[in-house]
Amino acid sequence: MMNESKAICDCNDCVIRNLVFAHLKEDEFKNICGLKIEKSFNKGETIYQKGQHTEYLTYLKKGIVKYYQQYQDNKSSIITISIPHDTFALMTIFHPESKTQYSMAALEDSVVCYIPLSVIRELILSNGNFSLDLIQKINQSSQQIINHFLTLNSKNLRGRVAYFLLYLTNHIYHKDIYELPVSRKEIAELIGMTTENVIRTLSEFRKERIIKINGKEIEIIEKERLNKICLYG
Amino acid sequence: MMNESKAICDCNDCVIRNLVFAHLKEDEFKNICGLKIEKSFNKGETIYQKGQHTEYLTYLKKGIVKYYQQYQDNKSSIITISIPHDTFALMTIFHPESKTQYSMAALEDSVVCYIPLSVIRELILSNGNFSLDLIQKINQSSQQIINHFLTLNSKNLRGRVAYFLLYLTNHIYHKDIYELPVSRKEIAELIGMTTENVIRTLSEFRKERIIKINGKEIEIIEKERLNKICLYG
DNA sequence: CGCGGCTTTGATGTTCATCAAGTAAAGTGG
DNA sequence: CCACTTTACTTGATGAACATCAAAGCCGCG
Repeated sequence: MMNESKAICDCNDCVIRNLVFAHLKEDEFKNICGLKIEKSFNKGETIYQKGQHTEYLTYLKKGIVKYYQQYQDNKSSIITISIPHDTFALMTIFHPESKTQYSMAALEDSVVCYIPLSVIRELILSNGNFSLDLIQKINQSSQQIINHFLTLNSKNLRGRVAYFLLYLTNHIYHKDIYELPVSRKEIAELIGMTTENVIRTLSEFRKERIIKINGKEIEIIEKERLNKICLYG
Repeated sequence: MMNESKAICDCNDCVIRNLVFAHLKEDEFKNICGLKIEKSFNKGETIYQKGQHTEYLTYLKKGIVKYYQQYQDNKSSIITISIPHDTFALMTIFHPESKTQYSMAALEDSVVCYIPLSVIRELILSNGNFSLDLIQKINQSSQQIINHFLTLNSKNLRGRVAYFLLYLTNHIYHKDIYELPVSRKEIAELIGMTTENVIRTLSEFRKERIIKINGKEIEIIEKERLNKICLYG
């Protein structure tokens, strides 16, 4: 199910290096490269489950994932959908008992980089610029998540679906036509409504010629109207 | 309106010292003490407004505050209600333009400690244990906030009000009888419902003899039933 | 082929927001 | 200190938004 590689270090354009670890010295970075493990996950695979013990910082290198909370009776809430160098607030680091607080799963084929927590801890202790940068990233992504919740809570169903579609367009895919990385049910779990109403609302948008739908494929035709629905909905 | 003191350093039992700054050396700590400014705010006063520029880390030393988002037309959402050494995720640090992301106001008479960001930055750069501790605190409090949102979103009105009352009992006051630090309107802004329905639900609880209400004073009589309403609501 | 999960649409009911109207409390100015 | 205004609180009535229930088609998979 899971491909594991500890191959030649191809991290020169790794987002970690370029973004978070920009302040690492060459030897510090080589050190990480030697210790890291990369794993590939297929679309749909679980990367880790909530409550799982871990001694690694889990970093998304490629792909799209969801972070989510699972409840009893098979229900879930999706906290956020992210691409690489996106979500630092939910990285599995520094929980007192080293337990993951949420679950993580691949929405598209993804590559995850595992770095031993001991290494990260050592870096924080020894490299102040790294710490500073990391703290900024964590803050920034916490605020993004909080803003998601605030935004969604203030909108009606049409507004929420519009927000979600625009999120994919503007933040994830950067184009107006894309394949949904999630099921209708997962959209519902992300924006806090029922599956039926997600479908109904998407159908409305289709009938109003704001979007085209072909299975998982979405094309946004009238972005301006969608913006207005998002804003005023 | 605002009392400012730069008086004798009484930080020996300061929460910052004991919790976040536990790893500071004596001279590092003295340095901070010399540079910090303390201000008192009366109940109801705004501590800062969203978008305001700041060069200080704002740290709640005493009292109870709300962090909130303001919208146009006088509407708000309260993100969280906190006591000292509680909310690190929303501390005004390290935003690229040094702007506060949310607003902060005193719900009871409070004391806030201002430490120049430059000092904190310097500490992060030079003191790894401090950085590590700070990152852990930030992570922990982001997760608390995210869990708030997830919890509230999964509950009906009765469940939310029960959750709020129990939050005050268990987290803020640690007793079953207390004065509400907020108006009914603010409760509504925190748990995402209308003021009228907050009042209605509180009245219901009163009629069902789960709580006693006397203006702002709340007494929880049947904690177990409240727990069940919170859990299953 | 048949089963289970995902999708879709319609009908129904419940929850909750909105509107309205009145009382109590708290601040404001003379 | 008292009239005055404003803000907070409260209750009831109504309607809209949304969840739930039901049924059927679709698709992938063993």
